[in-house]
Amino acid sequence: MSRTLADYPHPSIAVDVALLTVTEDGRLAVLLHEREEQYETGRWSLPGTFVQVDETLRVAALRALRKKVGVTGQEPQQLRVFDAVDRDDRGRVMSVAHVDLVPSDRLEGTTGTLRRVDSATRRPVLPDGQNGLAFDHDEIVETAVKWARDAYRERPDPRRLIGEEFTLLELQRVHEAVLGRPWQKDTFRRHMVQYLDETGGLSRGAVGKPARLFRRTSPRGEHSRPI
Amino acid sequence: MSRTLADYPHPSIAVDVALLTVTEDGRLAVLLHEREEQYETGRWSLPGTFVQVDETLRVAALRALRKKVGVTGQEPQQLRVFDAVDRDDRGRVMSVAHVDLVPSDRLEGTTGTLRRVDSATRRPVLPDGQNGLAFDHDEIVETAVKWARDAYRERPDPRRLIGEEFTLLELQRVHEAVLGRPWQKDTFRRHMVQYLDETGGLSRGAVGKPARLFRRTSPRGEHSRPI
DNA sequence: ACAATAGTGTCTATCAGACAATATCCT
DNA sequence: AGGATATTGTCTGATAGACACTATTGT
Repeated sequence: MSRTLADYPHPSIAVDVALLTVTEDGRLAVLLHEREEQYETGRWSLPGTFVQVDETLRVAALRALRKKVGVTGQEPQQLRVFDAVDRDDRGRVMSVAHVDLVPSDRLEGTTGTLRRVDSATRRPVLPDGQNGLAFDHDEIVETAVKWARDAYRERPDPRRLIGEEFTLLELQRVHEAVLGRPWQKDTFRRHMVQYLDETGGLSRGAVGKPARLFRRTSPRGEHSRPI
Repeated sequence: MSRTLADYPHPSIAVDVALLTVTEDGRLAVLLHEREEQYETGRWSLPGTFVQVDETLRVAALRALRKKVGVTGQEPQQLRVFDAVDRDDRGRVMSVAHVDLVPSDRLEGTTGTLRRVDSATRRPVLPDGQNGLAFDHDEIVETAVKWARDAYRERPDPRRLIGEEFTLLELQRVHEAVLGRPWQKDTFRRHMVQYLDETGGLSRGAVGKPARLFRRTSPRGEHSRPI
């Protein structure tokens, strides 16, 4: 009887998820999870978990979000594997870093505080890995922010941070939050209109000239699945 | 005595490497490895190996190249993790796909055939995953080619496919092979000169006006490490 | 002289970015 | 009317791509 693959010692594999969102005041924030006290440096970390033998990375990442910070139903994307031999003092653990970007109302209950989990918090992202997280999680957050900026550079709203219908100013606010810098309204408009359809409706109730409403262009049944 | 991490069943982790090169006739080719006969579909595959408990992905990838196809000393780059639960019928194996791009003389002996390993061959890359490889290796090759094209889009020769000194035409041939399409010489020149230093020398022996020789710009001690 | 290759001047089309004029609403 | 916001005309500068002319060699 020959030994099977799994009988040989091999690295454990984990996932860590940088769950980003846009706050009410228009900044990128990352969802953090408070670690046990036995670890000295970096009490805050990204939600993560070990990958079980029969699940995909996506499923493990969703499980980490659900168990550690009480969030469900996202679409985490792979960033890269962090594989330094000494990155985790519990043993030989490689981590597949993931990123997701969701509307902030998915992270909050009706009172404005986080739903089920006390040891979770939302914190604005600081530049250049100054977030002071455990392990190599500062680096993961940096990579995650780059990913989000790339995703929004050429498309109106790939992660559906706003609703079906929106004005160009509402869309611009989202882009400015993700990119971390302001847009000029006319430049932004000319960039985006090519990817948008007019609904025919107009915004109401606000002062000033009402804005046209737009929706995302649907090339081939966009309703089927999010990006 | 509590069980350690490694006592729990967890996926095995492998690396697969798409080693690309530019052939003498100016095309991209990938180095393949012939698999054992017991597998029915896709006898050719990318060189790969399981990651041992105390090594990094980079070390494992280099080991795969050395053992499976007899090539040493490259700098494999991570692409992404392939994690479908049923992707390998030997068990639960995730694979971290890698890419590398090296000069063709590193793959050949003096006779023009592959050095130490008989079960290895170099084959031109076909577009759109038509390479007929085992597992999900067609997809890996596709991703690898995209990576190579991105790497050469904005830099003269990030993987050092040609020597220290070269003419613009020699550099152009390399770019045309990687990108798979021709450049106009004047457009190419204006793209590239900003990243090059003139050596002062001229090409010799060929018919026509001698070309100036260039070398890669060295911003801060480029000699220390490749890319 | 002629063939062959290198290098450059210049034209066109496109695009990003910005300013500012005009349009249309609310109070 | 006056304030506020939306929309668009237009100008400028940068850039890619292409054509075609000039430059310099080997034969």
